[in-house]
Amino acid sequence: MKTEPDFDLRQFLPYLLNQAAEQASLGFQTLYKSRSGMLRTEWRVLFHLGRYGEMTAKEICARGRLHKTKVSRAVAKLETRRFLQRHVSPEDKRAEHLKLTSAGLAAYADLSAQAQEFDRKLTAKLTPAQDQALRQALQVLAKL
Amino acid sequence: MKTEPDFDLRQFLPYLLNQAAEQASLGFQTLYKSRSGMLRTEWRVLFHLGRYGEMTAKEICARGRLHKTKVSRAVAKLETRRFLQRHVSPEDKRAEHLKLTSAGLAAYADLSAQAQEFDRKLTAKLTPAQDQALRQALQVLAKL
DNA sequence: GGATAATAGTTGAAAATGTAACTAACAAGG
DNA sequence: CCTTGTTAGTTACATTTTCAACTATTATCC
Repeated sequence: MKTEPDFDLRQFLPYLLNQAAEQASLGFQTLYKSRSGMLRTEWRVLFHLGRYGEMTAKEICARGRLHKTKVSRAVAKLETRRFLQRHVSPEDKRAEHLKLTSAGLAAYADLSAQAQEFDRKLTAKLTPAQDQALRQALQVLAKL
Repeated sequence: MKTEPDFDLRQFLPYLLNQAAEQASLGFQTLYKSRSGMLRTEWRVLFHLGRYGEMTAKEICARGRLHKTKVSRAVAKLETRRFLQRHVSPEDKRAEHLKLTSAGLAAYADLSAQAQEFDRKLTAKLTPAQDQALRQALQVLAKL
């Protein structure tokens, strides 16, 4: 007596997405964790600053869809490790402009190279058509 | 002076996967959380038992790629809510067969119907071809 | 100008997760 | 049988995450 006999968890999109995302993140996590001792949110912040330049915590939250407490703590850790510096904004003294130090830039250069390599390896598991369709579809789904 | 000027975080596959997965999970989470007060791991366990029938915690771990401590705690919660019952296996007294109660089956019926509806809504954002390619690609990536 | 509301970011406590050590039961080899 | 090793599941502890309250500053609007 099944109400929905044809429901398959393994075809449920949120489930599939999670499995794939977890698998992918895990693989990369071991890489950057061992290389830099950073946590996920930390390298995300690092990546944003490295790639898009100086910005405030709020901007990082918006771009990366991260909660402000997560970002706040990640920034604090990156600061104690001398990967970034804070400058109170002259226009708005509540906000702080965040900027990578040279050590931060070096870490970013290293990790982004690793990331690219990792991405290539992942992509290699897919056909070019699959890869393209995947990225398009993911972008649609991420934007809701 | 960028070492890797063409690295785009938003094209980084693990990042994309995470964004899409989080977005999708969040949407569904609000649904089942408000409807049943369950946590993610709890309804996953519920789904496995509802869909595939009686099994042990170990089997749920293997099928869902969940850590045994997570499953152990989820099972405990589902038990206190009278959604499932445990029966020590006669063949191996360490193992417990887990079985949904009628309340558990009812919750499963409700949530799986919700899940199907949610999946349809998500899928509607994609073209049929995109949807198919996405699912194929995700299955490849999840299996690594 | 001065009250009120909104915003950037921090912090503390509660909930969740991961890690590792643990108990109890089984398995295998002598 | 009895030591050694393995396995199912739980529990304790450390780390992370989330939620709510808080500070300091800016914006609104009467």
